[in-house]
Amino acid sequence: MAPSGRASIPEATVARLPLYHRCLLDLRDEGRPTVSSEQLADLAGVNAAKVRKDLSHFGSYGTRGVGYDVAHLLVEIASALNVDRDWPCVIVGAGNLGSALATFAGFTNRGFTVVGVLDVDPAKVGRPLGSLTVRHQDDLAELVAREGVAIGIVAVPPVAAQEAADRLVEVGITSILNFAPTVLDVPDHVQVRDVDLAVELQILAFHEDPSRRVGPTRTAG
Amino acid sequence: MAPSGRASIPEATVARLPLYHRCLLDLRDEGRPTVSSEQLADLAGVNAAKVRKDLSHFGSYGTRGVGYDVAHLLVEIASALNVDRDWPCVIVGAGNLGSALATFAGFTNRGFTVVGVLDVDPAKVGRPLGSLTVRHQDDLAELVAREGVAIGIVAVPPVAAQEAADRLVEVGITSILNFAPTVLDVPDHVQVRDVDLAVELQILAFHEDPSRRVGPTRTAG
DNA sequence: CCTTGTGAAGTAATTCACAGCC
DNA sequence: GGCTGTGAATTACTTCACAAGG
Repeated sequence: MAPSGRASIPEATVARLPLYHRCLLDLRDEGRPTVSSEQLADLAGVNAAKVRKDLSHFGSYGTRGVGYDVAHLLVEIASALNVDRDWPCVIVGAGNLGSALATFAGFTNRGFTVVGVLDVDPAKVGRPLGSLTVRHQDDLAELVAREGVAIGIVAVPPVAAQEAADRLVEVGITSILNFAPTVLDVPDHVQVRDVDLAVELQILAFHEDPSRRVGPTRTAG
Repeated sequence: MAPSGRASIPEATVARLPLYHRCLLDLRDEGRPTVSSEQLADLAGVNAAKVRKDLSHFGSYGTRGVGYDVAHLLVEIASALNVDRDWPCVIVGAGNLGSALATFAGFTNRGFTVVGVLDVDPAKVGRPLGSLTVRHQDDLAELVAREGVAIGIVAVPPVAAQEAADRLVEVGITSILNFAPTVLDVPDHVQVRDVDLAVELQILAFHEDPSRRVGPTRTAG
């Protein structure tokens, strides 16, 4: 699944690398030169053995008795994740969510820049959004080609999501982050990650005590 | 981990139940009376054996040769997920993301209602947001008690996230959906799910071809 | 027939526990 | 002494393959 040229890293590890990356950014900003697997585990909310195993998959950069060099590890992880460069992204859908994502701080130092927000609604086209201006979806091909965009973010209503994905695939996008509660049908060479907020809440609800009080509690007279 | 009174269901299955639930809602709306494991698997983007195994964990409701009764299965899954009722939720943080979440359609028929959006910024308090009005964070305890809220959504900047979580825990919230890129420190009886958009993008970037062209392609003169 | 439900087999991920190195 | 790196053990998850029921 991973592009050739890199040793294969388990998917479970890949999913945690961004977390370590985030923690290491914080450590670097605090000026910490090294970190032990135990400390990093605490920060990331996992256990130390897992951290060591995860990090061992792409070479051993730790020093026994000392720990890992924060700056070095950061470079290694960024490189493994392909975020030792900037990835331009486009957002399709300039509704509430799309707009929020477009102005979302916190992509920048983690490898991503939103280079365009598009919509089909003429009422939204031309509206300013942070440093960008909403563009018509017909500009997608030109924008993607010009900026070398590989990643698209789908933030349209569910009924329009497949159509949006088709357009993205058509113009050469190979990764899609999908916020619509829909399973997108895309070619094999295109990867999709879904973020469905209701799904997350339902998983929380599963673990909630079913007998939890609920609904307005009227103060009995 | 799951509340007593229900057979233990593997975590991997729990994570897929919401997906099946969503697909079944669509099937019901289309008027489909039954669905086979194969069809449901297609809709959910998983394989049929997995669907059958997952569904077998909370009783066998299928009919051999026919499939599963859509309406019945929907009830069973909703019940297993604890969403055969409505869960009131509060959102802390009325910035771009919090506002988008507050007005987000698609919670309602999946078991959740946003009953309040709070912020500490006096400039935001009082602002209308859909059918709600932004309230001051000091109103949290009263709101949670009155509406019987068990689930809180953290949509504040990272630096304020732990503080927001502390407040939520303080007033009795037991589930937190955290959009801040921070590992929250909460008591054992409180569960947290993290949604970090940069993490999702980084996982996509990992699988992207590192040699992918990137950045503005200037038309050579 | 078709489709479920499930043991058994296979695969992946986690955790243990300790040797080896600083 | 402290901490990494890793085989081995464990646990969890997935997939196969088929018997049994409608």
